[in-house]
Amino acid sequence: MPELPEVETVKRGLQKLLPGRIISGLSFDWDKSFPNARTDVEQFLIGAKILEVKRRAKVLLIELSSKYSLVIHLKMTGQLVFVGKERFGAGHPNDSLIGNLPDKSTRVIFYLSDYKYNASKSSVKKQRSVQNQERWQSFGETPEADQRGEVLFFNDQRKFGWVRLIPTLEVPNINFFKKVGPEPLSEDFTTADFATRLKRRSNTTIKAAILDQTVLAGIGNIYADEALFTARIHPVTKVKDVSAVKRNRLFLAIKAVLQLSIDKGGSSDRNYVNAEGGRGSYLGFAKVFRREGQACERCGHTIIKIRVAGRGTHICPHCQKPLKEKS
DNA sequence: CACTTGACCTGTCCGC
DNA sequence: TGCGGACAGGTCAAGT
Repeated sequence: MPELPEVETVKRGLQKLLPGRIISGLSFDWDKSFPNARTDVEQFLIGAKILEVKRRAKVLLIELSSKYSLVIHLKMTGQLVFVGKERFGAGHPNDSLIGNLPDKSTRVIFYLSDYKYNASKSSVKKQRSVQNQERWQSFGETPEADQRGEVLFFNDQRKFGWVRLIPTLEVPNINFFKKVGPEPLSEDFTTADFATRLKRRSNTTIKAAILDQTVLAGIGNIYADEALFTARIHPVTKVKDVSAVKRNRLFLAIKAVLQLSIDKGGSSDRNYVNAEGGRGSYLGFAKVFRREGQACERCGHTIIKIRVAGRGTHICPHCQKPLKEKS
């Protein structure tokens, strides 16, 4: 489930791969994955050059020379995977994933640069599965289409994610960006900011508050649990009952946990892969997430899974004690 | 306004 | 082996 570190990892990968390339074609098989694809694509997407890839909160922005941007939200199961010509050579490390794209989760295909004009003659031909050939055909392409050039796949098993084509100047005006909170890793984001923004949610639980994208951007279920464990705060604690000391501890924990995960290439829990189809290794460093039944590294007590704010929530019941009710 | 719940989806897993 | 239901979780709309 892509949260800030995963989206940041995809952004860094795409920023290395995409700028300078031209979008030469588009196909998609699920309208809701690209709701306005039929209106502006011919004029502002096809033929446009990719200038820069950016991230804000959990949203990817691909700026184009047409002064439009592709705005992309991966939600829970979205993937953006670049596949270059080299996949037809032998032994790409991520071949088991990228060698079979498009697969049944592929929703949108962006064809890049010299697609259709530079068919590789001498490349090693791989045996494609019947399913893969059928998928190409469902996108209106021949089974040999994947030998023609570079492609960017938008895959999304659960169809919650989306791609939109929006004038670059209007991107800050979409509802989500008008409401979304600060970037937690920005130096501008201070403990005072954190305290002020949390006040609006003083009556809810601390977990619900840090999952609220209008409080701060980019935290999802994995890093909420990890940060609360690091700060030794029980997730059901009311925001107003979190002391200043604990709040400041949480502020630092959020930054530390997100930064560590970026350094590890994000968390590959179920679906997440980076821009080249590779997985992240953060979960090997996670202290509580998906570790129920295992011993807490800090105190040895058994990590448990509970339900908070409608989400599966992982805690160490010894390190994270709920406040006692005052009567 | 604050807060909760349901909807959007598909794949996996668990109990019968 | 099949089958129903719970669950996974980011965001928005609609509800209290």
